[in-house]
Amino acid sequence: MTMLYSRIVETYQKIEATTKRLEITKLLVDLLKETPSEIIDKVVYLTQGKLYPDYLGIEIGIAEKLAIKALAIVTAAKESRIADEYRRRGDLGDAAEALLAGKTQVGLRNERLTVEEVYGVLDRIAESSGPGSVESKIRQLTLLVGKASSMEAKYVVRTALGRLRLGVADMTLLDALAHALAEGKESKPVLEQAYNRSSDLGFVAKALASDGIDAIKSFKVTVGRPIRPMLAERLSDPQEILEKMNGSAAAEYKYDGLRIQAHLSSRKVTLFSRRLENITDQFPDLHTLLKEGISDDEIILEGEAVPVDPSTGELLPFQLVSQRRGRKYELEKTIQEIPVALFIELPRRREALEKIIRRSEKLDLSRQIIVNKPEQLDDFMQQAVADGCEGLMIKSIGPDSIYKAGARGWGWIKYKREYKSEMQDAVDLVVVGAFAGRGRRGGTYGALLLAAYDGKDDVFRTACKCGSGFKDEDLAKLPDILEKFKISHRHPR
DNA sequence: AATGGCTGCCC
DNA sequence: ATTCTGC
DNA sequence: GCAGAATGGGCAGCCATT
Repeated sequence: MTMLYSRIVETYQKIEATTKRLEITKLLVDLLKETPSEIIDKVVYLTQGKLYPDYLGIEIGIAEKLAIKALAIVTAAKESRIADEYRRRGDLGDAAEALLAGKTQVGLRNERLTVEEVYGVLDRIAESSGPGSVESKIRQLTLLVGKASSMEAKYVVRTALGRLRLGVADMTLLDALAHALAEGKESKPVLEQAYNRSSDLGFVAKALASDGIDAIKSFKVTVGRPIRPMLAERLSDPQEILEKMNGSAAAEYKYDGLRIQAHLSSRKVTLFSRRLENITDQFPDLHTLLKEGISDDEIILEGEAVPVDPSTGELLPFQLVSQRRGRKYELEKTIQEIPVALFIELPRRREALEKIIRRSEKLDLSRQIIVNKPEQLDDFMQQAVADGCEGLMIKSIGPDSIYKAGARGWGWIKYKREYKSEMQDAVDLVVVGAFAGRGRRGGTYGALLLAAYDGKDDVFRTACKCGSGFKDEDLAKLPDILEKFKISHRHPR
């Protein structure tokens, strides 16, 4: 059983032509129904713009610069030509389609691309490493695009970049799987739970396609396999927060660190990041801390790893702990230099946690109080900020306060200092440049380059970019407003 | 051996 | 991370 | 309100170049 890549492309094209969610889902349902079960995982991954679940950490390793090089080779054009087209359209896939316009044939051999072939080539690109691998990645992408029609090329390029931009992500795929291969809407929660427990949508799809919904129902949480993390909503008004929480809630320090999901079994400890990368090697100190400080050998915990000054216990800036994330070299040295503390908490599990934890300076429960008045939230917030935290996490303590993966509902709410205007500073900056937008920002600006005036030397010093907070309407006006100030040279100041 | 471009992940 | 938009 | 897609700074590693 095989499937032509053009079949997927057909669906992508139709999805791109609409913004209606129901229609998008229906189109995916039709595709998934026609997909042979042996390759349904591949179709799901490709539609997510990846090849494997996040936690395996296998990346294609192609982004815009390398894709531009490949497209330059395929189209026999200069890289600058491709880059111009990209700037103009805001999407490299669109640029590829335009530059290959009218190309329907697949080279000399009259063979059409299959899903397996596209996946296989991207997989080999992902595998490439070591000296010469950049060239090899480019060459392989070049050959793949060379075999594709212009329309196929558009989506091959977008998939390689990991940005399909179809308005389809995991929740829509789950919806579509429920309708295509199970009993429709009523199956969605079961599928979603399986996804939350496995963190692998391709795996869920495959199990569903080959073994049916009953196999999905038996998915269990497994120590050692990461679960999807619970996310929080944001609110800036303490009153509103308490209303959402039905009057009272647990308020906790929101520590400024790295989120850690720790899996403890009798055999080993495994640590995962928020996107479920395995970061066990980077935190052997936490490994030891957990082994010695937790008297339960089969448990999944979650917490925040925060850099600390061991002599004072003071919490230090996030950037420090991020020096440990992903580090492979000079690890021991960095661990010495940047010790971290782990603050753990789970909803409605505080009492249970207190029983199994040996609290210390380096391993503790998140600082928490129960609140039922807005003023208590503000007082506690002041304390949290004074203690080096970002603000508060407010967690429901009602009977419904379970761990819910994803940003589902209002179980957790974050309340940060920067949401409060009186706790912010303002700065005056001037626009000194702009960057081409991507995707829906194609043809307009993606971000502005801002600078501050330095009176001492009479120069403008660039401070940051600003690419958010624009309404579509604002964004549309910006080029008109700014274009007349555009200069082709670098301003002397 | 040092540096810089690029990519991906953390917030 | 924050912010905006269409459903 | 949900889901998705724009966007930020800053970190490390990998590879190519010098």
